[in-house]
Amino acid sequence: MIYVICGPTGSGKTQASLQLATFLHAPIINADAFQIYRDMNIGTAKISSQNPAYSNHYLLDIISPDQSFSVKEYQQLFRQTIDSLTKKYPDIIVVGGTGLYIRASLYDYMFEEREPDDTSDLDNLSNQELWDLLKSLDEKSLLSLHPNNRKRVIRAISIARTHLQNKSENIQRQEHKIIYPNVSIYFINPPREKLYDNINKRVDEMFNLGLVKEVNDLLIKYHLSLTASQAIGYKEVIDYLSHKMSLNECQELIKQRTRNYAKRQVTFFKHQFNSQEFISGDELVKVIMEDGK
RNA sequence: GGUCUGGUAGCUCAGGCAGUAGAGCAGGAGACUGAAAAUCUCCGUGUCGGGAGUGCAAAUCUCUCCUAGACCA
Repeated sequence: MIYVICGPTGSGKTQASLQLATFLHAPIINADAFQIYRDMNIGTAKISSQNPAYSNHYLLDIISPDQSFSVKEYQQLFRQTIDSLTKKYPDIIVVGGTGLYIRASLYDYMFEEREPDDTSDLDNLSNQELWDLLKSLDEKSLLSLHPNNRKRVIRAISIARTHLQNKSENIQRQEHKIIYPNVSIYFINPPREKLYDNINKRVDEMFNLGLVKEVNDLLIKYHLSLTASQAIGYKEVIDYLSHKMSLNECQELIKQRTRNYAKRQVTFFKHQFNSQEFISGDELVKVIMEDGK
């Protein structure tokens, strides 16, 4: 049985996963795009390596912050990990807040081997020009895109010109089903006010634990990759360290962006998965334990 | 005490040659198949500080009061 625990940041996923892991004697697979990175601990609210449960975790601290990372790689690692763990454990727990990673891993998303494609020739085109270009290469993909979403439009163009199948063909080829048997998805969705309150407190806590020092050390040790440098809590502290804002402004900005992010997560989980919804991690744990008896 | 400048959406402010208002942010709703802690879409009625006056008509002009700030005494 695969137990997937998802929810916005600050909803109590980690705590719930630890309790469940003890109860089920199950390993935990991380499904968080930034806990993947080594040396990014405080800002990603990662479980401490001092915690005895740490060794029970997979896909945690596996990438260096100077490396880029993407769904395709995550999907690959996830499937390998599941394959090897199912040989030893009847139950596996998956926890994380990165909806796309979870979806791409659970469902039959297919990513071809990537051909090197330099898209810099597209940078100077207007949204309309990009839209027209994509229309000539993969008209169907237009249906699921918006002309202003340049990043996605460029991606679709790139797929069409370097892959055997364009994006819409690739998606059409899929069955849109979960490829593993016995998957249960649990969604922790606390009341908005409670969630935002947790987030605010958690950000303050991160600073008390030494977030500024962590970021400083990180900058000395690595040249952050494009993906790693997008982490909320890190990019803002970097701006603070280069005197672009005050400490207080930095803290407030992190809270703000984390709240905005949490809201987007809720939207994703609410609509992209068939899940059982819970108001808190405790509720979730209680229900699973009762079912397990 | 005097002079001046403000008081407009939760916040910061536009507008204001009179015809009952609009942006950004916040907030809400949503999309999502190789950057996803990313990227993108949609949603703005609020005693225009209170009162009075002049107008067919005032947030917009006049007077007065309240209030914030700056400057002068």
